[in-house]
Amino acid sequence: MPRRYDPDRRQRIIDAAIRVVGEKGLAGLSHRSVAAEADVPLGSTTYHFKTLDELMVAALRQANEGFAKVVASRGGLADDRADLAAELAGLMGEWLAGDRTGVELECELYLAALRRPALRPVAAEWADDLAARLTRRTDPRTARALVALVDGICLQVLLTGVPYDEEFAREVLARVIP
Amino acid sequence: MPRRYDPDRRQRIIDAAIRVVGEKGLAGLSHRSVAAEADVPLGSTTYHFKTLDELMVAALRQANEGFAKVVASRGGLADDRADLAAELAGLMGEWLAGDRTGVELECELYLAALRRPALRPVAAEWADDLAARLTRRTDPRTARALVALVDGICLQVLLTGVPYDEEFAREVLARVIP
DNA sequence: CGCTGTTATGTACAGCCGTACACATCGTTG
DNA sequence: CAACGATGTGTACGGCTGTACATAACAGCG
Repeated sequence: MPRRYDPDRRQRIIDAAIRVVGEKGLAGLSHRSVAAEADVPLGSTTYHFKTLDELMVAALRQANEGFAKVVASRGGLADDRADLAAELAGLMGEWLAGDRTGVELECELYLAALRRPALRPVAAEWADDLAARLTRRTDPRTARALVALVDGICLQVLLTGVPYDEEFAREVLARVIP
Repeated sequence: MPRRYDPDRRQRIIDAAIRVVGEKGLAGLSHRSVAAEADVPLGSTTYHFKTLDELMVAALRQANEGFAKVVASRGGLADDRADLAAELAGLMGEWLAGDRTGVELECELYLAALRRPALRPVAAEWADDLAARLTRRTDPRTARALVALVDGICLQVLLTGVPYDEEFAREVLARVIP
């Protein structure tokens, strides 16, 4: 069987990994399941990613860009005239709206960093990036608090299944901003 | 080989499961690993817990009591004269201090509810219980916000590895309380 | 005592897993 | 063109997994 030359095989494997985690959860991620999803032989996934951690890092890094895109599409929180709390709450609303498999995926990869040291820098990247954006509008201390509150609210929505209440989020976020 | 009669075999299995998750993470939890840790044959774990989800539910429920005990030992947040934000911040400090394997364990089981519906009610129990305690001191809306912030701060500490800053937590929690 | 249902035990099965490795094939460079 | 390193492929191995099940030992009760 002739091998097919595939210049962006690596990228297709990452995409497949994201689909697998979205459908079967992080526990369902394996070299084999990814290979099947990407329609490539097993040896191909092990070649491009020696270890599963490597693959997870790549997937998490790419998943993070999902949130970054939502941020960017809303002006990157850069508008000094807009209400920061309202912007953040709107951001979360847009992110949490519609298909939640993407959100659950990002969260699951993000939370997996708790036990997988390899993922920790990538997760920290996400939090630091958001904090840095917020620091342009408020002090670092408040920025850190806002990130924590955003994390907590997202967690509650995803964990308990209650619908996202944007008005609640906006009002509570506003309390944190001095 | 004579079987040994063990009236609280079930409890010992749960304890062993908690130790396993603490040491090897949730991914390392299996009927076999628990059986080895509890020093019981494989058939015993499968008898008392038909499925792994059952075992996780029991473990999470027991782990939750770890936090509940910290709450109780500090008066259960019931002292109306004390500063609520300071009490909460102190609570988190005591919980996060010292050996963190217990905390990581609780968090990991808690967060696993994201993908395992069986764990969701137990996780919701934890959040609702804390919210109910707080509602005796403030309005339900604020209580929900405080729970979210507590979750978020704990997550940041565990995920990024920065040491817990009790003064920061107290001040930020106070901002949320109207 | 004898009977019954519960609890305990060992073993076996089929399946998935990560990893390693030899081999084929490609693009590229000398 | 030739040679080389990077990339793609198939297969095999040992280990771990959940689950099922037949058998044995128990506690409690009539």
